[in-house]
Amino acid sequence: MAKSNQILSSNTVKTLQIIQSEVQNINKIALSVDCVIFGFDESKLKVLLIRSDLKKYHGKWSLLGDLVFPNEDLDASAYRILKQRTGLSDVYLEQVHTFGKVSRHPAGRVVSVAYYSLINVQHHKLNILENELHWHDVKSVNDMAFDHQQILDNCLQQLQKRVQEHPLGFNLLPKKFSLRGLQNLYEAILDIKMDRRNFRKKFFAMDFLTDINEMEQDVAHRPGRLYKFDFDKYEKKKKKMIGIDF
Amino acid sequence: MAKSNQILSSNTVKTLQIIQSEVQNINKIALSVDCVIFGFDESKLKVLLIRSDLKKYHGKWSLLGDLVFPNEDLDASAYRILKQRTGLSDVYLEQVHTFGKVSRHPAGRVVSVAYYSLINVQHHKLNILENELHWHDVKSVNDMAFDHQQILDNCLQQLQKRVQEHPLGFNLLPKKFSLRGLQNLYEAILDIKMDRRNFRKKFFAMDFLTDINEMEQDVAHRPGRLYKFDFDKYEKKKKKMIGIDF
DNA sequence: TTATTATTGTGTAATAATTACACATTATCA
DNA sequence: TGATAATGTGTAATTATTACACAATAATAA
Repeated sequence: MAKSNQILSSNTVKTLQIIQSEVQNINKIALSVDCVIFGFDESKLKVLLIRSDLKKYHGKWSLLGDLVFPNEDLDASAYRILKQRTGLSDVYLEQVHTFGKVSRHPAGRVVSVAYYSLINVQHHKLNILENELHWHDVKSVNDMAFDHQQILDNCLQQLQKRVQEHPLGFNLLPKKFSLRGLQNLYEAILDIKMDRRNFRKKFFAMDFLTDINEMEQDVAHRPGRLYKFDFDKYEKKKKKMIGIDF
Repeated sequence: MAKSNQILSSNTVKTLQIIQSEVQNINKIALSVDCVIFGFDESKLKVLLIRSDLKKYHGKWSLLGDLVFPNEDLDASAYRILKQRTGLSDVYLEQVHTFGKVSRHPAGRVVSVAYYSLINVQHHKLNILENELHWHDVKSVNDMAFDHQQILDNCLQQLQKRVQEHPLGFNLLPKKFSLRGLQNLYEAILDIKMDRRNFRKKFFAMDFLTDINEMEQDVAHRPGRLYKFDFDKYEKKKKKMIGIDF
């Protein structure tokens, strides 16, 4: 009974040719990638959005996305979009979820794979003005085009989870940062307040921070020490790591 | 420079018609779903596999999968496959990852969304013999068709992670089970040994188990008490739950 | 029927992790 | 130079996790 529906894995032996023609026939679904690009600035978690180009969603904001090319690996597609929009290669990028409701896109059946990326806003004064790109406070975004609000929420949740397992947050910070800056970041991502002393204790115990013997400049109070993240040490310890657990 | 590539989200306003035709043109990627169906039997974690129908992979085992229909929600597609193969609806099912390497399928470009499912082997004596379906010990599966080994490994990892956050395991057990049975399940999923007393303590503390005042039958030793999982209580507490943490 | 075996069922002490909390120090700004 | 606003630091209380041993029970074999 199920047989006629099963194209790729039925239990009769088929030649490649038969399957290829079946695949051509059924090929009515477009595949896209949407990128949730997180940044961090002014102690706020930000997300990079573009104005929707669809009449239906005129004036609404949407994620950066594009169709996947037929000869392009899925991950490569996400990297391409990121490169095009921010000029950045070599960034943290992670696949989160695939959204496949039949009616999610008004132009037809488009299934979209969501990725999120963490970038350092300092390194990125680029293509923003020329395109209709803007950084938005994550907390105040709502009413996006398509199902992009759902995708954003989903990616934020994933980020919140992952950042408690591994110190991804450093991808959002400048090379040199103060402990207060680091704590602001975690508070922004997780949307909670933390005890300053316990936070410092925890991070020093992890032993991924190198004190670079510099102080903050131009702050309106006693300057704090600056640190950098020791990626090498992290890579070595990564295997044994269970979590950060705020 | 990026403009010509961006179909769905460029920053010029397009009509639906224009986009629709673009979508038709680019539509060269087939979309499939592969299901990793986990079961539990004889104190072993099992996975349900089918013999590959492709000559290239003759004799190898593969996951249960099929193309997504053009008018079918993605999740619905996974439920359909599960229903076809096991007769079961109403099962735990979770999307894990989408695999999209250009060359992953010999019949052409097929991007596959992986789901895993947890089912109770007792309820499922069905279609197994007629099709070329078999339960395999998860630990001894290797050398699968396509990239299915990678998909399986990925889903197992995800299961291991999720089962430490929420008590999914009950989906794999019969309604009535002993604490030893429950512990065997967790040991099989996580591939570790646990202390019996601490395990019991933890589960009783969670307070999801109802003692049904029955004993095991036909065991060659002192019978243990039988319990059932209290799904209602779990649903109520779920919000506040952080994790199980073995 | 009785001894042996295998497994269930239970509690406590030691250790580790997390939380709560206060005061002196330092640079800036008025 | 005094007021302000933040940094930097330590300890005690609480909670969670781990390690560990012995009596009770039913089945099985003698």
